[in-house]
Amino acid sequence: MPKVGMEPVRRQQLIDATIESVAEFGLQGTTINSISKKAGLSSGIISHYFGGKQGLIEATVRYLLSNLKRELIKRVTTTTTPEQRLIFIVEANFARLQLQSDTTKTWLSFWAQSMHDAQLHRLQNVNSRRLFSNLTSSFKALMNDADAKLAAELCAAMIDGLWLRAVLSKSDEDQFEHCEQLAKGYVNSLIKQYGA
Amino acid sequence: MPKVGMEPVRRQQLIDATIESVAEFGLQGTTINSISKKAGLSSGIISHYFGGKQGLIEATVRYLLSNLKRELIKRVTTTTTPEQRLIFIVEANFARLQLQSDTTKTWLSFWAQSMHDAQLHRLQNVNSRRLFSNLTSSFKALMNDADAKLAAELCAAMIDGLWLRAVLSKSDEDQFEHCEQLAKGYVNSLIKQYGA
DNA sequence: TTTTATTAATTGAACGTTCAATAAAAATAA
DNA sequence: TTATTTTTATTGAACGTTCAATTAATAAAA
Repeated sequence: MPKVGMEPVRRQQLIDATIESVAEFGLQGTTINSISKKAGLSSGIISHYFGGKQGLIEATVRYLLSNLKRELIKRVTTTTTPEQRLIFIVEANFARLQLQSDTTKTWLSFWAQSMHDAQLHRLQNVNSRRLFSNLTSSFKALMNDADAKLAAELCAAMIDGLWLRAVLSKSDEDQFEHCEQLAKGYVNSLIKQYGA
Repeated sequence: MPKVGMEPVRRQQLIDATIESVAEFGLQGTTINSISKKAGLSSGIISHYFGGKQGLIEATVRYLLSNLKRELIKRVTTTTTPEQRLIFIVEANFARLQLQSDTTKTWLSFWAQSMHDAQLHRLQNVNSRRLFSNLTSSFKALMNDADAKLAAELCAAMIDGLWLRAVLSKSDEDQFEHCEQLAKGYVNSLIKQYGA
């Protein structure tokens, strides 16, 4: 069975299986058995590659966060206008769904757990502050600094709020699309309201 | 030790202890031992009064939801104007904090778990729809029906989003107050934007 | 004494971790 | 090439722990 160079493959398999398991069973219901079964591997392999269950959980969060970051970078170029950039930020945040329908539930589980896990809280804060600072720098190109900070705070809350309500009500993809449009509409209304 | 008529007292003790335990340890880390220890009672008493751990968890969610409902009713009278009523809705939702600082973290835990627990999901949906319908009926007094529904959807998302971000960043009470003001300001801007 | 209220002890299932064993692949030697 | 050794990858059973639930015992009140 063993082939060399399996490490990156196995790591990704286990991370994918973790996302699936947390989406299906929740973080409470996720065990090393539920993960390894979904990955088609043995339970021992988790400790081998990630030191233990907690290590795998953290690696999975890191993977989701880096994916979100990549989604945004993928869209933005040097010629992107501030207005476009704001729309891309909205799209990248709602794309948390598109990649895998599973990931939405998984995000929520990790958010809740971050209240009781220092390491997860640190990771979650990095992400939250990045959203805020991305929004702020874009709004600053369109209005004064104080208004830009306010707009960014409101916009970040609107994005997270729309997304949260869509997840909690177990919305289908159409309803998610609808929420994404509402978020984009709100960005435009903020620009009109405060824009120079 | 045994006195008669202890049932309502014990039930409330155990519910309070559950809120404390979930706030401190999370839903994952909350056990019948952590609850009964906080309540100063034995673990067996939980099965006696609530049938088991799950029954106590559900009773606790019901208690939090009915509290939220009561907060709103407490504020609203027959002479309340639609504008005032909207402000009261915001206040009632942010008062999820004020009663006990613990409850915020507890809410988040229950929200996450509702993705994987049909009974909790039903309870959570009742609450979510009540917020939406309260907002809608108030906005309808100030604008046409279609705009009112849109305003209610945006407003509900803004309230939840501001609240969520405040909880996740482990904000102090001042920051919560700041978010409550932002939510009220947003209500007013919606009235101005769509108002007849 | 009977009923109510509560505890303390116990059970068995489920969990994460560890680790000795194994199998295949790669490297080396003949 | 063929045989031997070493390394890498993986398994799954065993272990100790933790948990929710149950049970029997106990204490107070009626």
